[in-house]
Amino acid sequence: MTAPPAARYALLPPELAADTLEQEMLARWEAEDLVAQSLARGDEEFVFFEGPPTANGRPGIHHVFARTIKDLFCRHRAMKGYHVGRKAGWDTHGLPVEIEIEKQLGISGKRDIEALGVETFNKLCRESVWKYKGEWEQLSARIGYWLDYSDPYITYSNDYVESVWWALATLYDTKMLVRGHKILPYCPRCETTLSSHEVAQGYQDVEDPSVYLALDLTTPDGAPTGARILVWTTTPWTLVSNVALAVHPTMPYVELARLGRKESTVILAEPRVRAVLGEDFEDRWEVVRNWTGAELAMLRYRRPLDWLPYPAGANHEVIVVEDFVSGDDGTGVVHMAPAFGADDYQAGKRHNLAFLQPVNGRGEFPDALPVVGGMHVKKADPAITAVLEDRGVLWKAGTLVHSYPHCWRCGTPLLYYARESWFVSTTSFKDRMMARNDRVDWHPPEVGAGRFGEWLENNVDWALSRDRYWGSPLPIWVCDADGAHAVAIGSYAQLAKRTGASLPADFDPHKPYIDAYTFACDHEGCTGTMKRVPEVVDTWFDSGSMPFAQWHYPFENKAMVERRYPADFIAEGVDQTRGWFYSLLAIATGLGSALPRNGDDQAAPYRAVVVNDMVLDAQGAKMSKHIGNVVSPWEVVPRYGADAVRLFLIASSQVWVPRRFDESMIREMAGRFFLTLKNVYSGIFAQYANFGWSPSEADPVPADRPVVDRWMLSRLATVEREIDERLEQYDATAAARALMDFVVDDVSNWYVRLNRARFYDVDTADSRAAFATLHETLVVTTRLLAPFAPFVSDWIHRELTGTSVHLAPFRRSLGTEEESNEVLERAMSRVRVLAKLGRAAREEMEIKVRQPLSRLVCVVPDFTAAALEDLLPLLASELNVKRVEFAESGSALATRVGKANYRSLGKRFGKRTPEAARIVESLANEQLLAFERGDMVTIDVDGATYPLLPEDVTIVRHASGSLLVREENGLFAALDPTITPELRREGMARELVSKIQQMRKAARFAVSDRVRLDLSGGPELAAVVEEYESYIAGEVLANEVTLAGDLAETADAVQTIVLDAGSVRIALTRVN
RNA sequence: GGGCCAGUAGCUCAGGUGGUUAGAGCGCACGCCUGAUAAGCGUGAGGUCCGAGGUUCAACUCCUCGCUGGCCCA
Repeated sequence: MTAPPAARYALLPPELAADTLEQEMLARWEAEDLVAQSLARGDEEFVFFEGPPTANGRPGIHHVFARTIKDLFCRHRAMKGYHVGRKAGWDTHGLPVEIEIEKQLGISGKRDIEALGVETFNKLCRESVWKYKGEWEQLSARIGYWLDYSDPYITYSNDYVESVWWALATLYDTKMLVRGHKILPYCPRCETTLSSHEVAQGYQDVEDPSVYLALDLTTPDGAPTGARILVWTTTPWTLVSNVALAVHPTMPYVELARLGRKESTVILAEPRVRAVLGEDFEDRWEVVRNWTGAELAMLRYRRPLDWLPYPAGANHEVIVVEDFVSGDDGTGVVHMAPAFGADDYQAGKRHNLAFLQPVNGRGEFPDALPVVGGMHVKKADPAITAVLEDRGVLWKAGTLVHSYPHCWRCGTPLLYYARESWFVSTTSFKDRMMARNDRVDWHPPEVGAGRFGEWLENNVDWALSRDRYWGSPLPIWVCDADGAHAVAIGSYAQLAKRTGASLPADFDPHKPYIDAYTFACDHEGCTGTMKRVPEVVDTWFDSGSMPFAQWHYPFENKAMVERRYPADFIAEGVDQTRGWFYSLLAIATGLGSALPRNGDDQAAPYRAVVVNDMVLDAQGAKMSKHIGNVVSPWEVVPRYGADAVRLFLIASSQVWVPRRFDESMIREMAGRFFLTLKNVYSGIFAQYANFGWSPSEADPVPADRPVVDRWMLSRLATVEREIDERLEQYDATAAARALMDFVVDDVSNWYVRLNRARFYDVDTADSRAAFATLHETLVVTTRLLAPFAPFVSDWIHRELTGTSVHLAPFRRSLGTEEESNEVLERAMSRVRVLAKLGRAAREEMEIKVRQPLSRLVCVVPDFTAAALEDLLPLLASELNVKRVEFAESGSALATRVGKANYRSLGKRFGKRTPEAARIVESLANEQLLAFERGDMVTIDVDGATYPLLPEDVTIVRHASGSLLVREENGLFAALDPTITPELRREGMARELVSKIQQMRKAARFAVSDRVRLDLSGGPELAAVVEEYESYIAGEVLANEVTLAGDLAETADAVQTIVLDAGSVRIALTRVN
């Protein structure tokens, strides 16, 4: 072989850092505008929705995870010929943005914001959401997440807000956007509601009253039953608003009478009797009747305080059944004040209970109320307790220490208040949301059926409005003369029309500007002015509107939405279950036919969802800034390369289980794979192809290539199909693993290793076949790899083909000739097992592979010798044996043993299966031989005789005799350990070659240097040299081999080695 | 308190519809190879499949009850 000409295929230097290679690829993509090229391709749509991130926080490693998943499936579908739009978007409204500004300014709460001025505040919010926009874009680009940033949707833009208005007005006009109440945690000092996040920060242990009441039960028409029901509360002040009692539907309740006294009986939940009446209650009480919750619900009761009148038309003083009633505390009977508790409120809706809300914004009772008028509610507890005692309804009073939420700003105990709020009445179309959800292809399914399905099942109306500042304004105008006069404005044109003036060029729909737009009420005879309600909408409504709002639908781009709705695929973290996944579904279901292809017979708005779980730290702990274990993508991506990080995130476990981010695992998993791939490409393919091979007509067609090449191509076709199918099914992890195993195991460790010598030439048909086969294998492999590791796959693919992998087809269309050959693949896997068994046998005998042996005898149950014949030379070479034989039927080497098939026997023998199996396995060689020939064989089990059926037994042939045998799953490999003198000399020749090659290398000879070889040793050496001189000379490039007694003093390298036959001195002299 | 997920070798993970001897990679031990060479390959030792009951001829697998960890909700 001559020195290589100008390199056709660039090598990947092992020391080339992944970061360098990836930066190089990024520059090339940029120069070619490859993203745009990819976006311009494809006819049929594969619709992907990008969930908008908020750019006022830095992107973390978990964002890399989610974005890798999105990118991977989009790349796969794009390579399959679909048009995959990837419009970027930004979520820009909401409380997190406001809080960020509050922190920045060192202010807190609505009063501070009002003092600052809403105009200024919102201006700051608008600017702050872009704080990390650059970093988000850079990171997305760096990790190869292809997204179209040229025209992103921005939720605060006028167009976007107008689409949101359209959706809100559509819901309003169909009575799905309604006014109602919501129970919210409220600080009476700060006069503001708190978000759940704020509430979570403020729990404190406090001592509260613990009050038990005994209330008279009555029949439905008001007659006393003589029994009293026990009720427990820790907030006596809410008794003013009591309207009902709740009991559990299935919990047992008991009615007890005081022993020896004639007074009314008491009723409470059976599990609470000891806790309420005392461990020794049986000394004083006897059970007179058992009740169920349902029976109690037939009765009524008399409320403890009657200061407030009940409104007409609502239920009051009734007993209702509710699942939330617990048997763990209190009496199992819960006092209901719908104005002051979330459960109570919901129950109030369900049972049409009266609603009594006497408390003002500062947490005080109205002056007109007896006893407690003008008092703060918490301060009123003792006075109320005293009144209860006076009225004889107090059973007992004490105190209790428990954890209760307080305002994190001022420490005031929070009150749960009913606040007026705007709702999307999602409960009215809950069934339709569930039906759509059932059509969604969830990955994993349990998130759809479980977490999300359960949540939908317990759906409550979506509290949409927020008493905040930075958000899409709720486009509802209400008349100041009559609150019942209201209108939803669904477009800017409509607003202009109602106000009678066109909107200014710099129109901004946000607060405070929008609140200046008022117009006359058009109700007949009404002279009032329509003013906008003060609220903004939940930011989740913004992001859930993106399917149409990103296109300013229905004002523009109707055709675009027709084509790109609904989504075929979305992917986000599991934390979006109640966030984006829900808001998308709720809005789409509510809008119904206002959107195209959005009937209830659709899964819309998304057909398939891939949900990823969290990224934990290396120890399995949640990453948090507080602990300081947060992994920065900017640290790990340059260190290992985006390819490796991406592949690790996808392949380490299913994406929907939490994964540990352990850098040593990246090295272990992805590092090994990429190293192998690079070695195969650079170390074998490119290095030797550069001596003069490139694809041409001179390459044999696949059918004319050696069987091992045909096997390689068959495996390639199989893996190509498998990975494509996995990705079609959204199983990225299985696809990645299949690909990695293929490259490491089939390509590198089997095909390349066995065929290395074929690459040392570039001209023979055999070599051309090998190059062509490996070339095809690498081309297809890089295509399969492209969605996972877009950088190195593109680098190699460009070298191999001159084109970008990202514009290549993911899957070839194969002729029948090139399809998988299942029989060949199975045969090869048998051969590989036999090779493994043979190596184990050699290991046991301590005969190294260099020492040839005469024969391997094997048994392969499901193949005939003829069927394996083509592959046997591979086996002979791998195990260094002269020939491979099969232990045929009748051969003395074969002994038959029956293996019981429990599945078959179990059906017929039931309990006697173990015995039947034992009998089957004890059948003699001769019986099994006869059975193989078709003779009837019977077995006696438990005194009865049964015919043996073919499916009852697997006949396994053992090789036996003086050979060294290894077995696995019915495959046997037996080595003949005899080393004849001939074999011994051949082994010595190979040993010599090996040592001489090591000397050449140690002496730094070039691979192509010619040498003179002088050997001296005993007579056996002479015999070896005589027999194998040309072999040795050919292997070590010796022009001359001598057996001189005196070694040349001028030799470049001299060494004495010890062989079985004694010591041998070797001298090498370079001669060119 | 409720829902969902996970618990298999030292580590990270595979293990359709129950069925013969529970697998892989890494790590470890021993060895091979020396023209992929700051590479490559093999062999081997490692497991009460979280625990306790149950169903079954047969349970890592199905059922019940627990334990531990995680997420979400109350």
